[in-house]
Order: sequence, then structure tokens, then C-alpha cells
Amino acid sequence: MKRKEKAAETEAALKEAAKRLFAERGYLNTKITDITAAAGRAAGSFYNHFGSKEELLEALLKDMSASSDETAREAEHKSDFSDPDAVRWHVVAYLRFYEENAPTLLAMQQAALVNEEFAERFARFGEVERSDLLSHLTGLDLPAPPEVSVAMMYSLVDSFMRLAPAGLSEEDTVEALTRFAYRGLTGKDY
Amino acid sequence: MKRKEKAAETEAALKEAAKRLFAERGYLNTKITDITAAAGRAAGSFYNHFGSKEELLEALLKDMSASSDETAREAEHKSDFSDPDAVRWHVVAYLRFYEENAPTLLAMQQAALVNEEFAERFARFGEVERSDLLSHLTGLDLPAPPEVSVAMMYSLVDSFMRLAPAGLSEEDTVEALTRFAYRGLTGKDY
DNA sequence: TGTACATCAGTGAACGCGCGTTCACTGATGTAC
DNA sequence: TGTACATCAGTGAACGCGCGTTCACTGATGTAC
Repeated sequence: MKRKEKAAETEAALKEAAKRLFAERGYLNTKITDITAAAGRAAGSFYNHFGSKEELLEALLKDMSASSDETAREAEHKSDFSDPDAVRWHVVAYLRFYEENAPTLLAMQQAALVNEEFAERFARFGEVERSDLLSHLTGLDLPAPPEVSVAMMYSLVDSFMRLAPAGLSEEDTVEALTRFAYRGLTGKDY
Repeated sequence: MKRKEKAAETEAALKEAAKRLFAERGYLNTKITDITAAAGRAAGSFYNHFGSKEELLEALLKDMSASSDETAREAEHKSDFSDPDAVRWHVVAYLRFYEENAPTLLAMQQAALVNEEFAERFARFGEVERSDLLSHLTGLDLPAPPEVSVAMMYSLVDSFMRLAPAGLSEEDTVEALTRFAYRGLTGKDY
């Protein structure tokens, strides 16, 4: 069984190297030979594991959704957005998810620019989260129809997080987003 | 003077073709020979006008900021965000700007992924608008420090607009964003 | 105004670089007997 | 357990495609006299 172990190790090394490089210089700027070099393998070795850079990204996406399914299973959370804590919980959850999966998410976003299939996948991406959000909005005095309100909250959080305003602590980020979103969605303050 | 006219015509044709293709298939996916073909010129002709695809994009950015300086000069607007109309005015202004310059903006965003220089330019891009926004926030009960509040409003509008939720009229988009932003920034409703 | 030459915009075939991909080879691990 | 062969992961030089870029050439426009 040493052979399969070795293969698995190489595959893991390639994935790790890819994530590191994707985060550093972007998916589109990363060459296959960059990945193999960073993983300490020969160029040809790549094709023992992945048919192309796209397939490698597919594998990373699969890993990501596997791990997010896990954490989703544990997630018990307050369901009424008239409670600011419920809003905060979602802000934190998205922030954590983004932090953990930043390289893969960035790679997908970049791949979407160049590849129709990834574009669709990327578009469909937040859907699960958005539909979960929808169920928390009943009974609120929303600023717009529910779907639109959810989309705005999503835009706000996702885009602000990517900007990652320098010198703002995670806590401050969470509080700012929570307050802004809570006000926007409910029309009230806390 | 027929020669310079002809050259100017070709240059304009190349720019137009480039914008069309950038919008259709993205900056990174557009080859120089695609542009010359779409403009009905020979491949070599491109280099009479631009040294590279990057230089072409520089030229488009120059055109864009020239035209936006013009419209900025005409802009007299309400300055107090406690008036929802002042918020709405800014939402509309950004929306119009985006609509008019979508191909160039998208191209810059994509170029930023691959090119350090464009990345910086892109990052600095909204600064003028953001600093203008800042001056409207005095006296409000903000959800966060002024700079952060402005960044959130900017994130919200910019990102939501790019999503361009299908089947939402421009008017509805403006109203939704205005109400959400107004609530978020002031803590009040209207 | 006419002639001879210079200059310029545009052309498109050809060149060459970068990089993805292949493939013959090596050495280690697994299997058959 | 030992021997002979098969299989597999990994190697890296070489190949070739796509595309950016060049450059000798053409025909039109501009200039000198």
C-alpha cells in the first residue's frame, strides 16, 4: 500500500501548493509548472492526478463544499432577524467561511471570468446561503422584496469583506456589517 | 490632413471593437487579433496605435475619466444625507456611471487580477467618490466610523449593481438601494 | 501645375516565446510461482 | 523465501499550439522644387 500513499501525498502536495499560489498571485497567473515546482514535483507528475488546471480547481471546490457541509450540519442558530444576534451570527458565519476558503473562492471567481462553466457555478454559488437567509426575514419591515433584500445583504457582506479595509479588526468588521445590515433590513436600530 | 484622419478613425475603430469584445467575452479572453479582426484591420495595424493590450486599456481609462470629469463639473447635488433624495442622487449617479462605462470598468477589474499596476489603480478607483460621500455624513448617527460607513455603502451599491439581479427595473434597483443605504447610514426610515 | 521623392497608415505572412502536454525512461513497489 | 516479471508514481526533456509581435512590402498622401 505504499504506492497509493505516495500518490495521495503528491496529490495533496499539489493541492496545497496550488492554494498557496492562487492566494499569492491568483489562479489565472499561476502556471501548471509553477504548481508542480512549488510542490517539489516534476511537471509531468501533475497529469497523473489532474487532467488540467480546471480539474484541479474542481477538486478544490469539492473539498470546500465537503467541509462546508460538515460545518453546516453543526449549525444551530437563531432564526429571527428582529434579533440583532441572529444577523450577527450570519455575518460571522460568512466571514469565517470566506477566511477558511479564500484561495479557492478567489480562484473560482477568476476562473469564472474565462470559463463559462465556472461562471455559472460561481453565480449559483451563494444560492444556498441566500435561501437560508430568506427564511429569517418573515415579519420584518423590509426595504425591498425579500429576494432583493437578501441579495443586498449578501452584496454588502461579500463585497465589504473582499475589500478587507486595512486596519479594521475582525470584531469591528463584524459589528459594522451587523449594524448596517440590521438597520437596512429592519428599519430599526439596537 | 487625410492621413491623420484615417489614423484617428482606425484608432477609434480599435477602441470601439475592444470595448464591445471586452463586454462580450471579457478583457482576458480577448486577443489582440480578435480586436483587429472585429475592427476590420490587419493584425499589425494595432501596433501603430498601441504598444500592447494594456496600453489600449490605459487609453480607455483615460477616455473614461475625461468624460466623468465633465459630468462631475455639472453636478450640483444636495449635500445632506438626512435627506433621502441626497442618497438617491448618489445611487443614481453611480448607476449611470457604471452603465456608461461598464466595458472599461470590467476590463480594468479583470486586468487588475493579472497586473499589479492595474490592481493598484483599481483599488484607488472609487476613492474620489468615496471622499465626496464622506462630506455628506456629518451629523448622522452612523453605524460605524465614517470611513467604514462609506466603504459599506460603496460595497453595497457597487456589488449589487454588478449582480444586476435579473428582472429588476432600474427604478426598483434605485429604490431598494436607496432605502437600504439610507436606513443603514442614518438608522432611520423615510 | 507637374514631377520626383519622402513619409506614413495599413497589410499579413512569418517568427518566436511561453507554456501546456506528451512520452520514453527510471526506480520502487506489488504479484506470481 | 527467492526470483522474475508487471505495474505504477514520478521524471524532465522535447514537442507543438496559440498568440503576441515584427517587418518587408504596398499604395496613398504629403512635400520640395
